[in-house]
Amino acid sequence: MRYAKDHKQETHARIVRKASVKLRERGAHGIGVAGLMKEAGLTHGGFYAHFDSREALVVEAFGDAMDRSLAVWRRKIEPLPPADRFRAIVETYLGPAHRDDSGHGCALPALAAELARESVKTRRALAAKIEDMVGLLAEQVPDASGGAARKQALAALATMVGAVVLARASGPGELSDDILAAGRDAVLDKPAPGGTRAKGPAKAAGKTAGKAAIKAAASRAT
Amino acid sequence: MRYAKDHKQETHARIVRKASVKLRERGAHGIGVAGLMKEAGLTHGGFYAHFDSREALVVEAFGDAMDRSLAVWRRKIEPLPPADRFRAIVETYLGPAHRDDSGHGCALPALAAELARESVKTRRALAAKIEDMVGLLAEQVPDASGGAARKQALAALATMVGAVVLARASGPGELSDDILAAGRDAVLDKPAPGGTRAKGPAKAAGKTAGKAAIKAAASRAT
DNA sequence: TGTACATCAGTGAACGCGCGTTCACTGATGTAC
DNA sequence: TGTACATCAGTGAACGCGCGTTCACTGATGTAC
Repeated sequence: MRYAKDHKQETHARIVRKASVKLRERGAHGIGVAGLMKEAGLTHGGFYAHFDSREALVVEAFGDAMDRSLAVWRRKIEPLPPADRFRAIVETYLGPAHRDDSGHGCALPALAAELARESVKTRRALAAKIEDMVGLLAEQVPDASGGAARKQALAALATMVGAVVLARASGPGELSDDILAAGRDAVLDKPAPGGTRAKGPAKAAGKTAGKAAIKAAASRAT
Repeated sequence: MRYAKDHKQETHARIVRKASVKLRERGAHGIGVAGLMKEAGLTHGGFYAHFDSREALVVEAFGDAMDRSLAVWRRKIEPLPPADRFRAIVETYLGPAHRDDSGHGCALPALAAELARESVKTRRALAAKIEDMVGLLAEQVPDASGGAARKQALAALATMVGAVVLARASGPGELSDDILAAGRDAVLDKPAPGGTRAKGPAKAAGKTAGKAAIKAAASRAT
């Protein structure tokens, strides 16, 4: 062999890795084959030795990004006490760093809406990755397991994805920060103490529920 | 005048209206100028008599879709008792009909992720429309007002948008339905009753939602 | 009143451009003898 | 050992195509005289 045995695999992986960043930054239609290959230090002609089509790379890059997110999260929460893990993920996900660096963030807010328009086959691949992420999240949900944990994980993921999409779309400004904060508190079931207007219980599932929620939040916070 | 005085305005409005449907269906990059004009029964050449650029139409169509959504919701909840209005919006938003007809649904799950990559000017226009929607939603939040209601509305919108994006992306299948259901229950403050075990009634009627929330919050606190 | 001209929403050919994809080729290096 | 050949990851020119945008024109109808 005139190349190391795994040379081609390494090149393939490099293309996917670089593409996953650029696609998350610019969107599923935001960069062409030539640009994606250039990112990997190659010319566009070799593309079809690695992928059946541009679309195939997009799907693979999406999956790669999801897998890497999962790995990063696992590594991040591993040293934490189990009770803090869910919160750690949510706070990172809904922090300004994640909002402001879509290229290295979760692939869902960046690409899911566009990929939702692709074939059923592609969407099935998406569904599998979403299921992986829900699984990881469900394992970290405090005080719940099984179907209840899964349900909380699904809702949390929906809130996180939606909040990041809206926070990015509403550009720089106060609204963007407010969206992240509201999502964070909603997922962590911790109404903002005092509320934005600093008057009365912020969460209003009913005045009495507000009190209960505050207590709940307070007890979990310690 | 060889045309009725408002003939051009009407044509303009028709282009915007038709475009707003097609763009929500196919995405901000999913249809070209010629296709958009054809939808309105025109040829592409006249496009630039109505819009400065394709991008300008996309932004206008987004705004139009948001305005129409607001109007539809207002009309829909108007006959309802105030206490039921928030629930009505959430259940419609997170129903299968909305998931399966993006062309006539909310523009946020359909377009926000793509528009988040546009200029600050465009994002400011998005932010204004998001703020309108949050305002409407905040008015309907039961048992809260001001900053607290706004915060709940922000979180609810994030959850709804994220759930619809993920439900569409995860294609036909059980996961898609589960995401909608989890989002619905989370927004309506009905987390898995019992908290830890996912047992008990899946739904609480509108007026008892407060109580359910108390129980849920209390059990999660332990 | 009739005729010439002005107006302007909409038409359709044409533009340059970048896209996804194909393909004959290169050149470094392994293998056969 | 040296030489000829085989392998194949990557190159770069070329393709047809559809895109956003421009522009000279059309044709229906209003206005001036």
